[in-house]
Amino acid sequence: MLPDFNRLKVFYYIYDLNSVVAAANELHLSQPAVSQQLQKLEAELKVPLFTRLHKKLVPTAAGEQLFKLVEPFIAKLQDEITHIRQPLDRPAGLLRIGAPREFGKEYLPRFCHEFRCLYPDVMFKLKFKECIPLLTMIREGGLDYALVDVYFKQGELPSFPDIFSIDPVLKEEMVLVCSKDYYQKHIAGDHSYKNLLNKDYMTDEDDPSILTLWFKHHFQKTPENLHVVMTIDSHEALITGLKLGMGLGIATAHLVWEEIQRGEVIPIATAQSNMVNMISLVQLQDKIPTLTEKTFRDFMIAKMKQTEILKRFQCTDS
Amino acid sequence: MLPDFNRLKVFYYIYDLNSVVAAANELHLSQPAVSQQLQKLEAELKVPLFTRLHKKLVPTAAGEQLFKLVEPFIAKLQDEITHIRQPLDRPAGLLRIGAPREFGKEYLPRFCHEFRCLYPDVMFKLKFKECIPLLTMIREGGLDYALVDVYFKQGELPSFPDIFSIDPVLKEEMVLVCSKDYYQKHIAGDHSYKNLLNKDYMTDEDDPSILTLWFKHHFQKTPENLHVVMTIDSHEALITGLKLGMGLGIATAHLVWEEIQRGEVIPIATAQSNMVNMISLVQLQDKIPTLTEKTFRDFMIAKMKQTEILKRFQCTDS
DNA sequence: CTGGTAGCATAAGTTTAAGTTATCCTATAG
DNA sequence: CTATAGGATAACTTAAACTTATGCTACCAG
Repeated sequence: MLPDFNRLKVFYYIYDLNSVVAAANELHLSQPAVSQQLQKLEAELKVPLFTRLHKKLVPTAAGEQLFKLVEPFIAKLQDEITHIRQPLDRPAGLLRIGAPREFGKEYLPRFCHEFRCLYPDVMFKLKFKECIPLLTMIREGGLDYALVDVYFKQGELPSFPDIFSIDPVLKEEMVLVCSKDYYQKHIAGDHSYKNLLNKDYMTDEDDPSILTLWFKHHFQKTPENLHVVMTIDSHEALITGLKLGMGLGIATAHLVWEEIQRGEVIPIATAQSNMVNMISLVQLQDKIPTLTEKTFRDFMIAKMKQTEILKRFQCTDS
Repeated sequence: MLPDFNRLKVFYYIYDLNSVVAAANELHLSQPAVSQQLQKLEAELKVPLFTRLHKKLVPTAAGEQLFKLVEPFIAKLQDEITHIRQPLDRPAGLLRIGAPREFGKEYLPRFCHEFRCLYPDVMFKLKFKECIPLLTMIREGGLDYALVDVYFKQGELPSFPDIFSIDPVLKEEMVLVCSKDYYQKHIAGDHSYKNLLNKDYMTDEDDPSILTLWFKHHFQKTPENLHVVMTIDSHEALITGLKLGMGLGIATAHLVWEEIQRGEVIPIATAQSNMVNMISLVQLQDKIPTLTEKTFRDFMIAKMKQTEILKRFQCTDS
């Protein structure tokens, strides 16, 4: 059905340079090789592509059409192949990284930018999604790796076979908080399970189970009917609601750190230490990382250790 | 620089079908052949295109990019290659034909349409230009053949080597005419060289020499300073000027045939028979005509013989 | 737990076809 | 006129594409 592709390449050079000899030089081949390839292509297509005019080659209608078809592809290929081809000495090419929105939008662009200052040939494609969609994308080849909030350990993933490698990168502390006003009015120091049960709650739409998990973590009990007054699909908006005093909600500690320090937002502490959410770097188990992937992975982990806000939550065993 | 193109084709099928085995079937190759081609491509690009995941192949970033690059080309190629490929049993494909504007716009579209009724797979590309540009286009491969007003015989072409084959297709009679009014006022039956010398003339800008040629043909003398009152680059407009009585001008006989019959336009006859302009089919000497070209060429010549208006000017020796 | 199978990789051998050198042909330049 | 340039053709060599056979591993059915 389709013709021999290498012959199309040869044809392209012949047409472009209007000469078999020139094409042969360009392709580092001998002149007869090129001549024969052209003839074979013509035999394949059953149509002459050039009229042999003593010395010169003059394209026929078919030749003109074929060139118009092949030329843009070769031009594009020549332009973009260098971005695909991996040099061995330095990171380059496209990195496709997934992350939870709240984490990703805050830190990833910064890491990417700094990395690009060192290695300008690297391009990024960031995807901000939730855990399951990210894992699906990795499995289907849509991402090179992802930072994922994992509540499960390796081997525990629900519907996935054991195809991922999961490396904990940093801990996020998840705290139940509310505004100072709300605290004084409704909590007033009483952090008991019973007192907390009938308060107003806000929850993240993407991950409503975290509220239940918090109770399980701190009281070993799962509340039945929490009074959820607002469901949002943005962690930031949830924090805004918290600060305004709408009620209680789970927040990532480092995102409300400043407010807690200033006393504007009050965390509900219990005898238990804070609930911890592992952010892990997930990738395909068998994937042989390219130089670029490896370099950025190390860079990112190093940067996290440096970053002031993350330092407090950093993973010890990584 | 550029990778092996056939490997790109193999890669395309692997990615598209997400399977080496399926690609092998599609390409009518054995599974190891496909597997090896893929590995060689990856070695060439120095980047893995798929992550080997036990059973499945999962594309990497590079694989995804490469596919996005290759896929539209293959799709387009698959779509359009059939229009380029010449079937052996019937005319098909593109025909690029040149002609003088006046002749071409009148008859060529009709011929093309009728031809397409017989062979719907044929497409046309018509170019209406003057003699020299048409010959240049043929030489450079922009046209398959052209109908050309030739005043010269084979081998006499000014700046062109002997690369064209020129077949006379039909004769056009070129007549010097003016309106009835102008004739009665200024000519009044006196067709002598001397009388004609100081009249008003109109001439076609594209081919001003034809006036001189007319005099040479009829009187064996070349006039020095004819009084040219209007120069136009449209034969039709020239005829309009003639009819309005602006003066004398050379017209293609069949285009003013009706007017001559009705006596509205008067031809200046001399002892000499009318000057004849050969319309010839010109193509590259060495061009091996495709079935399509041959068929349309014969069709066109046959149609010309049938067409009423052309019948009178038809070439005897063709 | 144990074949059986599906999907891909690897190894080794065969064959195709791509490439090479050498020669020829013809138009054009000098 | 000879020299040269551009391409075609022929015959030979070699590289690489393709094949068969086999191995590996995950997954499924019994």
